[in-house]
Parts: sequence; structure tokens; C-alpha cells
Amino acid sequence: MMLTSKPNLPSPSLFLPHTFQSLQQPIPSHKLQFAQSPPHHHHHSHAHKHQPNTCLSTLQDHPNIQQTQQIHAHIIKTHFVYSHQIIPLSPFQSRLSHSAQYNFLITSYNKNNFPICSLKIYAYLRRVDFQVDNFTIPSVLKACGQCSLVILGKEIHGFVLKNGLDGDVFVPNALIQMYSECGSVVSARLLFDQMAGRDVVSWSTMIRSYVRSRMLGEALELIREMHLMHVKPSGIAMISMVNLFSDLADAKMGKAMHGYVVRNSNDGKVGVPITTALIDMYAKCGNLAYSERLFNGLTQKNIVSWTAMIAGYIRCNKLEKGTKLFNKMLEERIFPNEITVLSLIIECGSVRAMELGKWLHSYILRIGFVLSLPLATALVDMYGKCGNIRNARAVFDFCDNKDVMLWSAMISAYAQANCTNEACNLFAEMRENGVRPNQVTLVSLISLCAEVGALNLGKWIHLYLNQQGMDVDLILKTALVDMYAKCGDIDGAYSLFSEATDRDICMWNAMITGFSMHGCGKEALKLFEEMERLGVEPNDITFIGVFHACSHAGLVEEGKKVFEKMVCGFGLVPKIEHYGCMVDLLGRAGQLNKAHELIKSMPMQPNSIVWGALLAACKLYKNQDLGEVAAKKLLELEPQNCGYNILMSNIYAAANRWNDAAGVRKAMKDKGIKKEPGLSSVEVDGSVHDFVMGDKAHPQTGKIYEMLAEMSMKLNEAGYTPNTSVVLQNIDEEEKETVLNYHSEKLAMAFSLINTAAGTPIRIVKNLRVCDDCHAATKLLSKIYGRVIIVRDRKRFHHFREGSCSCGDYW
DNA sequence: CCCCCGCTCA
Repeated sequence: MMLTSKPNLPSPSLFLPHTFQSLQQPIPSHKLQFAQSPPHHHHHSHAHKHQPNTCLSTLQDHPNIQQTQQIHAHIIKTHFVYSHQIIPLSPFQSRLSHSAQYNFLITSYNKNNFPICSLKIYAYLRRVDFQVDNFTIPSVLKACGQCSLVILGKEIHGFVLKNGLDGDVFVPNALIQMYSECGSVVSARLLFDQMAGRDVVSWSTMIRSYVRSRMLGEALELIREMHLMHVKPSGIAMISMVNLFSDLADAKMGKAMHGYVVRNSNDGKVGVPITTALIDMYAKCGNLAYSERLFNGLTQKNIVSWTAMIAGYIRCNKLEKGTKLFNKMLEERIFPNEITVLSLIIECGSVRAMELGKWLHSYILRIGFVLSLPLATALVDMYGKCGNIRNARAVFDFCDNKDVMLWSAMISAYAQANCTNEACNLFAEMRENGVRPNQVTLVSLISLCAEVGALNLGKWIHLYLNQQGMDVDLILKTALVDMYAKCGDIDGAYSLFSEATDRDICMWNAMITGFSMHGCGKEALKLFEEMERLGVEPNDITFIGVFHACSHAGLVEEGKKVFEKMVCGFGLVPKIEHYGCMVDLLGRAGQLNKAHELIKSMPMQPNSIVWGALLAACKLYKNQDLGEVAAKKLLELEPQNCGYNILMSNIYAAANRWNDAAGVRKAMKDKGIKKEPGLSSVEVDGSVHDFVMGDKAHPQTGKIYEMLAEMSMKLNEAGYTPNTSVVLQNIDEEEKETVLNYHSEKLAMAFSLINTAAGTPIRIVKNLRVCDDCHAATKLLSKIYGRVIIVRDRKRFHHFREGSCSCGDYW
């Protein structure tokens, strides 16, 4: 290695200020706080000032940022003093080339998470025409990856090709890693395919980058290929593979992987890191017994093993076991690091274990953990998922310098609680703070719009991301299609769907489900056929969408054919949900006995959804005998469910068995069963307004009730009679009419009639299914007021226009 | 001597 840049070595003053500016940033607290205290290098800190050789060798074992800085300063100083050579002071160092010294600094900076300093050194070396060698390139590329600087990475790639530095396998491996760290898995793969001497590292890097980008199919394919090429897996390669099976959460394949690991380890001895990965994998596959066995078999448990096991318990909702193990760990004087608490809090969020989450929160405060941004984000997310908006907001308000992840966690928290207006205000506040939203924020906002049916807001966000020139990935595109469909604009959904050229299964499913909600059975089937033609593999969800679509459109024969295709053509094993759909399909079409036969022939125990579908069909076709069979099963399965009690009582009422009907209602009252409150919402001028039955909380209550009176009068003139059979309270008829009149849906309608321009469509979203009375009334109201009224109920859309409904009264 | 990929979180 030759130093070529004798004459123009810079004076250190040119170099120092920039570098040290970045060095003055505080070291991330979590990097230092819980690092195991280095047993023997504290006494080096003053010694190495005069003996850089000791210090270099120390750094090798225990890279530490202060020492790296001091070495750096020392090199620059001697650089200045000797001008032509860098610290040839000791026998140890004289053996190091200058290139190696720089490389050493770069790796030290990398290891201490100061990749910017590494890149500055690289920039300096290039500026002075220093011959950067093939040993240094990988370290610099690593720094690029850490900073996600793909532009610089590409420049280095060019430099490598120009100078023929890619003969070594390390350089292309580092390039693959750099591209995947920067999110360009495609470039990584291109390089992987082109390189000549792929080694195990190349394979495991590529597999790992697929797993990280959740391209699980590609990862699996690569593992197969690697096996075929007889590449012997290293421990690290096997860890990448085990991680794939954790993500796939496939217990059977995971077990096979475990066998592969044992076969490929020396004497069948599996090391601690890979065992930990296996513990994690089994927990994610839901096989805790195996995790436990592996964990107990570990002779040397480290914090990572403990973390994996405790997180596994929480993930599988074994909160008590998890808590016990956490305490046991503390007793054994093993202390959690940031990743430990981070993982545990994330798992608490996923199983909605708020009490344990709260306890962990108090633990980190007690122990004096600095609330880093990732920790705060996890807490906000956990509280949000548990529905505790107040605690989420408290953690959120506590943080300074919030990044996108934080903001978006809080926005999702509001979104999950359906607090549309709060979510939007926070979104505005975030932009005012100069934080650019990422795809995650936008996806959660768009899903929120879909959930509450806020079409205008959804459209605004769509416009916003186009104006901002945001990169719209497939997930975001799918969220938009879903939003347009769920907000009642099926044409809007379809035009976006048609434009998408890179549709994945989720995109197809969103569109098929959209069609099914709108009662467009034929269109859904057509799409399904197109998928077949294009060779797109449908999944469980696709079939649920298709069956629903057939069911809402009365396409019985078509639905049956698809069911057959699902089993025989695609070899999918129908799940209970699919049976539920088929029972619904047959039942709705009046084939009650066939539906009952299907239930009896199911290979699994029918659940309440399946019996519920049959019961609803019995109600529609007034078959009280079969209805009673279904209802009894349902009341056994879910005695507290109000809907089934109501259906049961309706069946008795329809058959004039008033005593039985009254018996059900009395039992409901005795058991204290309450009806799930109906909730309707409408979006006007960018805000969402919610109404519950008899709501008087709205600022415009006076006007709304005046409007309701007018509506009721006009309905009577049009010959409408209230259908009081849907009211199950034990009150007199006149009161029942009043109750009907104040159904949340009618309140929402009155509010919209007042606050929107004549002739514009009204869109209402409700949480329950639409009741018979509201359905009849809305049909008439659409004609009386000359409005298109679009109501989305729990299952599907009703487009009311000129006195009739798109569902054809079949829902 | 120096370089790539390693268990738990993102």
C-alpha cells in the first residue's frame, strides 16, 4: 500500500472543525448507558495520549468513541508535525500502512455509530487523491448504508469499477449490503446475480435483505437455490434463514429449519445466537413449548436470549409467565437493555396488554432509562393500540425533537380510536413543525378515512401526496383504493386500481372486497377471472371477498363454482370463514336446508358466525324451526350477544309466538344485555360528526330536531308507516315511533340535509347493519329531498336514489 | 494487522 499524496497533505485545521463538529453531538444515551462496563480499558484513557500503539490495540477490542476521537486527533496532530507520514512512532504502528490506519479509524467510527465522520474521512482521502484501497471501501460502504446515502454509495460503486477494486469478494458483498440498507433491494439483487465468486456471505446478505424488506417469497427461493448450489451455510447464514421462518410464522417449516440447523452445526452443537433466533422463531410460530425447551437448555443465557423468551411469552399472551421470567432475570442480575424494553413494549401493544405495558413504562422511569425516541414511539404506539389516548398523548408531549416515527405513532393512535379531527389536527401540526410525513403516517390517515367514511378528507390527502411528489408505494396505493371503495366512490377506487401496474394480492383483494361491499357481484367475479387469466395466485381473503360478492348479488351457482375451484383448483383448505360465507350465500338464496347440511358437514366445530348466517337466513325466509335450532346454538355459544337475542325474538315475533318473544327480551333484560349503541357519522367541510341515538350533544341540536320533525311529517304524507317491530324495548307504540325517529342514522341525515347544498349526495357511515325501518324511510327520503343518500353499514353499501336502494332490499 | 454478513427492537 503506497501513500501517493506526499505534497498536498492538508493542514489539520482544514479538516478538524468539520469532523469535530459532528463529534460534539451527544452520544446517543442508549449507546452508553447500559453498555456492559468495560472491564479493563478505563485505565488506557490517559495512557494512550502518549502511546498510540496501546490505544490502537485497545480500540480493536473495545471500540469507544472518546478513544477514537483522541486517536483521530493524534493522527492529525502527528500528521501535521511529520507532514509526510502518519505516526510512524512505535514498532506496532510502523507495521500499519497509512491506508490501514485510516481504515481503522473508519471502522471505529462506524462501530460507534458515527458514520458521518467516516464519510468525512473518505471525502478527505478522495480530495487529496489518496489511493483508497479495497480494504477501506467496504468500511466506507458500511457508513453509507448506516446513513442511507445511496447517492454516495453509487458514486463509490463507480469508483470501484473504474479502479478495478472489485476483484475481492468483500467489496461486492459490501455493495450488496449498502444497496439493501438504502432500500434498493433490486440493485442489490442485480449485483448479486452479476458477481462471479459469490460466497456464503453474499448469499446470507441477500437473504437477509429480502427478509428485512418482507420479500419472503424471494428469500425462500434464494434459500432453495443456495441449497441446490451446495453452498454450506455458515452460522450467520442460518440465522438469516431462521429469521425468515419467524416472519413466515409457519411452525411446520420452522421445525424443518431447526432440523437443518442441527444437521449443519458442528457435532450438532448449536450456538447461543442461533438458538436465540430459534427461540424467537418458535415463539412467533406460536410454539412456546419448543421455545421454552431451547431456552431452558441454554447453558449460557445472555440478555438477548432472555429478551427473546420474555417477548415470546408476551406475544402469545402469557403475560404472567412473561412477568415472572422478567423478574427471574433481574434476580439473576441480568439487566435489560433498550432493545429488551423496546421489544417487550411493542409486544404489549400487539396483544393490547396495557397493564403490563404501563408497568414497563414505570420500570424504565424508575430505573432511569432515558426516554429515547424509539422507546417513546413504542410507548405511544402501545397506548394507542390499547385505546388509551391520554397516556399516548402524555408520552408524546414529553418528547422533544420528535421525528416522523413519533408523530406518526400518535396520529395512528388517534386513527385507531377513530378520532378523525384530532388525527388531522396533529397531521397539520406535524407539517407546521417541518416534519415530512412518511408513507406510514399517510397509510394510517387514509385507513382512518376509509374507516369513518371521510371521502373528502381522503381525497385531500390523495391530492396532497400527489402535490408533494411523494413516492406512492403499493401499500399506499392499496390504502387509497380501499379508502375510495369504503367511502362509497367505487369508480374512484377502480380507476386507481386500473392505473396500478404492479398489483399485488392485497391490491386485488382490496378491489374485489370493494366491489362486494357495493353489491357488484358480477364485477368482482370478473376481476377474479382476470386474476386467474394473469396467473395471480389468490389467497384466503380473495375468496372471502368473492363469496361475499356472490352472496350480496344472489349469484349462488357462481359462488358454489368458485368454492369448488378454491378446493380443487387452488388446493386451499377452506377455513371456518369460508364456510360462514357459503352458509350465508346458500341461506340468502333460500336454500336453507343445503346451508344446514353444509354446517353439519364442516370438518370443524361451527362457530357463531356460521350459525348466525343461518339464523339471519331463517329470519328472511321465516323458517322458525330451523331458526330455533340455529338460535339455540348461538345462545349456547354467545349468551351475551345482543344481536342473536334480538334475531331470536324477531323469529318468535314473526311467527306470532309473542310469549316466547317476550321471554327472550325478559331474559335479555335480566341478564343485563345491552344493545351495542348505534353510531352514525357524516363528514361535512372536512370534519367528521358522530351521532348516537337520541343524541343531543351536537351544537346544532335545535335545528337538527326541527329538521327531524319536518322529515317525519313529509314521510307520513308520503304514506310511510313506522316499522316498530325493530324496537325491542318494552314501551308503548307511540314511544317506539319516537325512538325510531331518533335513530342515529336519521340524526345524521337531518344534520346533512341542513348543512350540505341541495342536490349534493349525502354519505353516512354506521357501525351496525341498517335496520328495516331506517332502510324504508331512507328510500322515501331520497325521493322527497331529491338526494342521493349513500349509507355504509357494517357489511355493505346502500345507494338510495329516487326512492329505491341499490341493494334491491336484499341485504 | 485492516474489510462483508451474526441472536432480541427498528
